[in-house]
Amino acid sequence: MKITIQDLADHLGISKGTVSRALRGYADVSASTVERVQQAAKELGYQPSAVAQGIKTGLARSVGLILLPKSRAASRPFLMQFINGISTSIAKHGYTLTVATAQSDAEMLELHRDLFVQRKVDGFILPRTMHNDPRIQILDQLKAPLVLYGQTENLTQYSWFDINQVECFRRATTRLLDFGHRHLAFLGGDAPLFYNSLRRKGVEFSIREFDQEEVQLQVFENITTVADGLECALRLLQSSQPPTGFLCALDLSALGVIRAIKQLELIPGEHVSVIGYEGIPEGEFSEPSLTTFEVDQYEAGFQCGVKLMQLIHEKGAKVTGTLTMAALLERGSDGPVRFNSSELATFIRNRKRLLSSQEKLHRMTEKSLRN
Amino acid sequence: MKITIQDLADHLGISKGTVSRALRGYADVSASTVERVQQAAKELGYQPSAVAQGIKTGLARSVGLILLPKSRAASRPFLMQFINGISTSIAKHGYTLTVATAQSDAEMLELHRDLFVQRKVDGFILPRTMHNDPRIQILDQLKAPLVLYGQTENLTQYSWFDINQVECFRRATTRLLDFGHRHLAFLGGDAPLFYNSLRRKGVEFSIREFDQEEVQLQVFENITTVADGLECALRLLQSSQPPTGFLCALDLSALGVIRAIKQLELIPGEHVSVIGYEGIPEGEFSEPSLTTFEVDQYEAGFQCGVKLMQLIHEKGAKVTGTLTMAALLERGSDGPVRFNSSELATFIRNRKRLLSSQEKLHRMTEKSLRN
DNA sequence: AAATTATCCGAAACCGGTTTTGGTAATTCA
DNA sequence: TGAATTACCAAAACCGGTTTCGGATAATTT
Repeated sequence: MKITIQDLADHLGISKGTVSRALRGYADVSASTVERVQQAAKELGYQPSAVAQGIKTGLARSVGLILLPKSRAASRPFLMQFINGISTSIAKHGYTLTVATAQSDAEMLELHRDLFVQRKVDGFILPRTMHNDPRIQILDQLKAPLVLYGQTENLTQYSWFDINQVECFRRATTRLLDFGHRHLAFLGGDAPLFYNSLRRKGVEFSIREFDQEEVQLQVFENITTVADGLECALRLLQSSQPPTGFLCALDLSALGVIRAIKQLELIPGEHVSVIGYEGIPEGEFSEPSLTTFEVDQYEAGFQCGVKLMQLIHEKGAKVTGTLTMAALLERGSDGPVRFNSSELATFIRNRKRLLSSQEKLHRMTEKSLRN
Repeated sequence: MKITIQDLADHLGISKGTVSRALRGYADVSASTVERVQQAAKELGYQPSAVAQGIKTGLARSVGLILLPKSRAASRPFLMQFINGISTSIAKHGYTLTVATAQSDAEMLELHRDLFVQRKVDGFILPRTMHNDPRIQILDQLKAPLVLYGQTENLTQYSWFDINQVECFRRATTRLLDFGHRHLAFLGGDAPLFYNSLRRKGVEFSIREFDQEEVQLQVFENITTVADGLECALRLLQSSQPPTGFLCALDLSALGVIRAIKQLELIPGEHVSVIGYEGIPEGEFSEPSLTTFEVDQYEAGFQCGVKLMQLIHEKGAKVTGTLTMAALLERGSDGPVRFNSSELATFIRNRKRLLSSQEKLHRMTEKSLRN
């Protein structure tokens, strides 16, 4: 059923070595033979077995990407486009993407080692880089080619691709400061992940730049879900010095902040400003829609794939790092400051009383209109 | 650097054939030798090359999943969890998932053939089944094991997994009918995909069951995006006989319908009801949140993986089909009918006049409250 | 004690390719 | 015309495993 190189050789009456050399473009095969072989290969639908090829060449023609389904909420949004980008770029080299799923951090490390030792993949793409990423240590020992999506320590030793997150958060912060906000909160994400320190750095950088003592910043970490953001913002807003602007490391937590604001019967973007990061689709459907940075995950995956192909194929290839920008989506969740922190605190405290009367009035007008 | 079976054999002073048999659990190796070999393998960190194994066994220990990034909007939401499910279930058999991306339908078919002929994968999972799916035809010729995620013609010949979408849409429709809605619209999705006819069938089934002539149903197809849903609903709602209930084959189009309703200054879930299908995260953040069926894509992927492993490993394994239910998420976008179709039409026509006066009043009360 | 049977393992074939080696025929050069 | 290249291809080795085959030794049976 399945046709091998020997079948093809027999059919042509030549040796399989010659068939192989003809197809691989060796010089010591006559042009006419090359022609005949290619023709016959096409007719019989011969394609060399990647498995058999790999045994001699030592290449599996596949790159690995290992996921943790555990952290579903955190990893879900960006991965699909990222995967598309990777597999599109490596397809040009006849490579495919091997996706495996680990159930724990330990298993994830094992999987990296196993996949490479078993020669199922020729290299790895590592998303969500951590501080002193243990994956890198293991792969270094094995001399496995790798590309980081994100930054980490000792960056000069590895190829990497990343968004300039420092700059993004610098801009976001400056934007809020320009809007007149003076009490800010930064809701950081997963503390062990490297991006977290970068985003925070961007915020702090902007504030230093602003050169004013009057700016107040509160910093939090491990605010990774909608629930986290909701809870954290509720607490902050009901404190005596509530922030009027929230800088969120993740869109998900930003969506939680918006919920908190609405839950306190305030208007996001008017009474309190929120800016997120990543550009997940939910942000478009939130009300108000979320001002955030839109990261092109497809492009990120594509570039990581390109870099990994270079490392694998061009011997002596130098490692390269690339930093790009994400576009700011100016939507509805931020705007000029209306109240300063103290005013906001008072407003929130008094809100409950006002609400009841407003409710009554509102119901009256609604009823009168309905007829 | 990389240790082979020959290295291990030399180290132990036995032949590589014996090492292989020891590790593969053959009976004709003494228990003590097996012990020694396993011990040494662990010490030296020996793992057989999957590539070299594959050449003799004929198995790549990988299953294929081929995507079309082109249809980004359509395929994005569900795939990540699906992928997690697949790779988790096949990991138990030492399998990995090979993901490739095709840029066109033609290329997608080629990719299926190539990946199997090149022995990069041992079988396929086919999501988004179509009518007379061309992928199936190609893979049938190659006798490639496959599992469908979704249904199609000649179902008895293949293993498949699917949600009982007929039942879902029957329930959704019955729910709207019970709410008193009598003018319904079904916004179908991609016409070539098999799911579309199933979901439509569910709607029609429910209406027939309801045994009333008074129910009006309008059917549309290829409403696959938010923009499609928005446009279609705007048109329908401004017609002389607007539907009061929308059944959407896709959450995305349902979100568009909600936008249309709000754009006409109506209240989704009160003046017009909308039910979607799939349970994408955006639906939770819409206002009102979207009533929809939540499909467990992880479980779907997991089951597809299990079925494919059976086909590949158990010789003479019978094909099996599985149908499960999705849970209805009763959220805010549907409810008891307030107006019938004619009343709704009138209401919408008169709305503009009312709006101006309401606006004025509303602004007044707002201002009075602000102090 | 001889014959038979199990047990265990080495040797070799094999899987489907790639790459090296070596030999023959055709060509070029002296 | 004979020698030296060159062009081309068959044969064989190799990659790292798996599997078959057969032989030596030990254990059992007669």
